[in-house]
Amino acid sequence: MRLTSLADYAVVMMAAAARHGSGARLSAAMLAEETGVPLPTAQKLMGRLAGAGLLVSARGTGGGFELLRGAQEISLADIIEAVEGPIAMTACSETGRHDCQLEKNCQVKPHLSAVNGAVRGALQGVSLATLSQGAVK
Amino acid sequence: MRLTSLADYAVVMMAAAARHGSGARLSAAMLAEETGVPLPTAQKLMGRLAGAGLLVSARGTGGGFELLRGAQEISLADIIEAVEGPIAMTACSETGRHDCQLEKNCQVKPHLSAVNGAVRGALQGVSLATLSQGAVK
DNA sequence: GGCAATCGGAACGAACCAGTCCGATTAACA
DNA sequence: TGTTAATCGGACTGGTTCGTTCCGATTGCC
Repeated sequence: MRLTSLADYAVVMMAAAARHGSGARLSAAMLAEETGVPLPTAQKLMGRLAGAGLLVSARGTGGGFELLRGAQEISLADIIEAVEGPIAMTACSETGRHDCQLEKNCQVKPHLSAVNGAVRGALQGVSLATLSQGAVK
Repeated sequence: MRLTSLADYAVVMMAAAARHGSGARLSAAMLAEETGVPLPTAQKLMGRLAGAGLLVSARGTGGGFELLRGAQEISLADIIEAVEGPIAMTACSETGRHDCQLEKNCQVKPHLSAVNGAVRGALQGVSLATLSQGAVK
């Protein structure tokens, strides 16, 4: 019931990126210095976020990343899913997975999807725009 | 953004216990067979749930566990916290922890407590009574 | 007083996460 | 046009946590 550190870092970095506006070119090194996230880790995260379609990447000199959507269009759930994979409280919530030995006569499963939706809804309700409006120290 | 297997098992076992009523004496072996959870794991979970105050334990022959509160009084959040520890999305949400190097000028932190509360609220809104009313196969 | 049954804590193995490093690709410059 | 420099992208290693199992401590029954 906790975010991984990587997801945590990703949120911080995306918020920093959003403060630069949606048209700005940002390098991993730049955001790393700005947020305090170690550079190699930042690179890894940016790549993963780009792979999920939240950022577009440009290689070579002067390259970097750019927000693909507006800050208002990106939710906390999007960022977390990009880094951690699909938000599913239990293994049986993931479609296509049927590893759970208890599944055949599990009395709880029918209710879990509702719980899942509630948690996911809470995360989707928070946009990146809200997060980036942090009280500037 | 996922429960550990132990927490998952704990929910299933507590739901099974609730179906027996709040006054029933239940051994770990009994619930293990009923739910399909491996016995040693079930023992460990019952112990942890008892330590959190959700169950009372009785040792010796004919001993076992008993629900301390009614099923209506126990929420999903209670069970998860008993097994996984406090529900805190990020390390900085836990009181007394200040390990995060980004903390001093983190622009996101002020919003995270709100997110934390929303997720926790979603879990507290689901009572054990609801879960145990599973559609009987 | 001995026996059986049950809880409680300690130890082991495996999987995942976090972090680091090096190669591939691209644009800018001479 | 060749070279250089800067950046992304994927592969690898170490550490931590999770999950499981086993054995000892305690209690009630015969």
